[in-house]
Amino acid sequence: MRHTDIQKRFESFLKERELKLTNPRRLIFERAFATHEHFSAEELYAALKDEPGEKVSRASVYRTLALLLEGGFLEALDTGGSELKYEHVLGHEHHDHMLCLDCGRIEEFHDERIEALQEENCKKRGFELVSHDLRLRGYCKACAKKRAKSASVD
Amino acid sequence: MRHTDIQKRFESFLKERELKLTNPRRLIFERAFATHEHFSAEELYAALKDEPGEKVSRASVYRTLALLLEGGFLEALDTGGSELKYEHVLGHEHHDHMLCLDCGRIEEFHDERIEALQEENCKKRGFELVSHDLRLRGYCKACAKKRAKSASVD
DNA sequence: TTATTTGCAAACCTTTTGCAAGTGA
DNA sequence: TCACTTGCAAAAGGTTTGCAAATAA
Repeated sequence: MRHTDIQKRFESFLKERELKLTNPRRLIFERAFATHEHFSAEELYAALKDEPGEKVSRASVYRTLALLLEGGFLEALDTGGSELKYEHVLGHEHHDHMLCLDCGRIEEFHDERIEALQEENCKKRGFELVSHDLRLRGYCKACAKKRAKSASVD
Repeated sequence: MRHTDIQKRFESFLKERELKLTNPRRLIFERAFATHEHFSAEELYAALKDEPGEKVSRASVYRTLALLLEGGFLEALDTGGSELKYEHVLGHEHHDHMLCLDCGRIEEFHDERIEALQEENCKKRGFELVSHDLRLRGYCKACAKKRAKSASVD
C-alpha cells in the first residue's frame, strides 16, 4: 500500500465515524507516517513543534494517536520504558520485537512457526486469539560484542 | 521449593546486599507469597492495610516490590492496564500469558517449542537473549462462549 | 448553522523521591 | 552506635479531561 492510499483510508475512516478531517489531525497523521521509526507521543509532539507552520497541542496529539490506534493505522509497543512507542503499519507486516537492554535499539522479526504454535496453544484451551506481542529482551549484536569485550577486561 | 526455603533465600539475599530484614519488608514479602494470583502494588498495599497489625506505607510497598523484582523473587507483567501486575516465582516455572480482553482473566501457558524458536531467531541475528514475554490477547473460553451467544442474538 | 474539535490548564494515576525521624545489626 | 529504612507528603512523568472558543461540513 502506498502513502496516498493510506491517506485515503484515513479519510474514509473519519467519514465512517462522522469525524472531521481537521488540520491538527492531518498534521499528526502525516508526521506519524513520515518515519519508519518507532516514536512516542511526546516525540511526535516535539517534532511538530519544531516544524514551521501551525502548531498542534499535546492534547490533540494524544487524542489523535488514540484514534489512529483504534483505526488500525498505528500499533503501540511497550518497550519497558515509561512511555508507549508507536509505529505505523504501512509497509510493516506483522512482526515481533527484539529490544536491546543497552542501547534501546528495536529490531523487528517474524517467524510464522511461532505464530502457528501460538494459535495451537489457544485452540487447545478454547482461547479466542485476537492479537499478541512477543518481546525478546537482551543485547543486540553490537552491544553484545561491546559487553563481551569489557567483560574480558574486568 | 517450599515457602520456608524461599524465606531463607530472601534473608540471604538481604544479607548479601547488606540490607536489613525489617518488619515492613517481612510483611510485604509474606503478602506477596501468600497468593498465587497476580497482584498490583496498590492491591498489595490495600491488603496490608486491611489486615490487623502494623501498617506499612505505600512507599515501602513500592520500594520492596522493586527489591523483590531485582532479587528474582517476583516477576512483573504489564497486562495492558495502567498498573503493573506482579507474580511470585514460587511454584511457577517460566510461562507466558493469555489475557482476556473481556474479564481480565490471566491464563498461563508454556510451550518449549516456542522458546526454542525464539532462541533460534536470536542466534540468527547475533542477539543475546536475556528474557522474553509473550502476551496473547483475546477471549477466554467462558467469555468467548458468552460473546458467541450474544452475537447470534444481535 | 451546529455538532465536532481544539488548546489550555488542571486533574489523574501510578510510581518515585527528599527528608527528618525511627530502627535493626 | 549509626548506616540503613521508614513514613509522609510532595514531585514526577505520562496521559486524560472539562470547558469555552474555534472550526469543518
